[in-house]
Amino acid sequence: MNPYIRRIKELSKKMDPEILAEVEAGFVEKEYAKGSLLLQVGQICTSHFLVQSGVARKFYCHSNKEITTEIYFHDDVAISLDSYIMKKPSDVYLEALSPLKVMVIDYKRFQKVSEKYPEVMILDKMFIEYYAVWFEKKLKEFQTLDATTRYLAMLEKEPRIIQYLPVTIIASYLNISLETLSRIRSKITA
Amino acid sequence: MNPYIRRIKELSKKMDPEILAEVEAGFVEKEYAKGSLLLQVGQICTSHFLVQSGVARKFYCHSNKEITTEIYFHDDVAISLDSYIMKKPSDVYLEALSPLKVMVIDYKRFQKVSEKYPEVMILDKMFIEYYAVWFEKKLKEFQTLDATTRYLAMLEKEPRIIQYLPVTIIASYLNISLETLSRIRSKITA
DNA sequence: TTGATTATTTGACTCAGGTCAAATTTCCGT
DNA sequence: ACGGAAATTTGACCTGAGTCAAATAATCAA
Repeated sequence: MNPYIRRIKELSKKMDPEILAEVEAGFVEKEYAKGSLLLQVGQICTSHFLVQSGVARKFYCHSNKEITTEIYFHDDVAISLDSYIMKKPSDVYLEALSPLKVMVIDYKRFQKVSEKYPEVMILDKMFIEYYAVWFEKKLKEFQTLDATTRYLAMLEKEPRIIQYLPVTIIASYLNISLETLSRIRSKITA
Repeated sequence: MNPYIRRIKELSKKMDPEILAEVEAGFVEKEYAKGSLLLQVGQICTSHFLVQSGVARKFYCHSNKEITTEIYFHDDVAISLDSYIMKKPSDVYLEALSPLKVMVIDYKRFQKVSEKYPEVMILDKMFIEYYAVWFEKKLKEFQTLDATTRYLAMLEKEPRIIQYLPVTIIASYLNISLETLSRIRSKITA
């Protein structure tokens, strides 16, 4: 996702500085310890979390297993979209996987600014558009690629993931078992 | 998707009738014969197609196989999101599965109105938000449910699909083979 | 450094769902 | 109503990936 966020960031630089200042006045910096939760299941997600430094993930539990659906690095935005949009309790966790620094962007406050300035709303809309496109692509990956190919695609497109994260989480992100991931790796290296 | 579209429709009724008229002035009704394409692979998608009557689908080809990703009935919106948003050639087809009547909503024209009236842009944004949420849910389904459960979920939530469509398309929508679908059906009926 | 705990790999086995081929049913056009 | 094409079902077989269990390897606290 983060090339998209960067694009939005760039566009925001072209905005009237006063408006930009008003937007950014609503950003609050916050830190989380490794392992702590930015969002609990059951909580309603009322903010975007823009990652400044560190790593985080989104995951949910299904038959005693954790499934990681997104991994966030610098300039990624962590959010439980379903909860945020539908204003209903989240069915996913957002967790810091390292000491984490984020900008918290509060929904209500941002909403107000966004309704005042169309150019802000356009960027907000752009964020969701990119998110939707990203999901469509992920879905396609699961529909068409087998485990090995998904792993290779990840190596190629998101190499930071293998550099920083334990196998448990990588496997759950690829939606395969630990053992299968291990076998894929040894096959590749050989 | 269509409960979401209905919600947007309802909200649009509360809008200033003059604005609404301006929006709707950009809608063009169009008809397609069964089997014809609303959008070709390679073409850039510049409109939303709001289905009035009939059935359509989105699909793409992968190793000589067609994979159907969305099926549209009355009040659904057919669109190649990736192409539309990123302004790049589509990698999916949109096809009429029956005689089809749609409202064509042209991107450029709508965009202009939308930038003029924030209340219009909000509805536009809402459309994408719902779309993203829907994709997130679909992805979760593929990650957690086996073929039989996916079929049962479809029966439950999208019963029109089995009523109107040939098995080939249903199977490709569930991302399983024809034969597997056939086996699932006979197991269920028994 | 060492022992204990946790993470990763390897092995043996199972199973959901795929493939290919053949049989059967359904659907039309004439 | 009949014959042929297309759709659907059934059978035999195979394979990717899961599970459970055991073996190694890595990590870390004292």
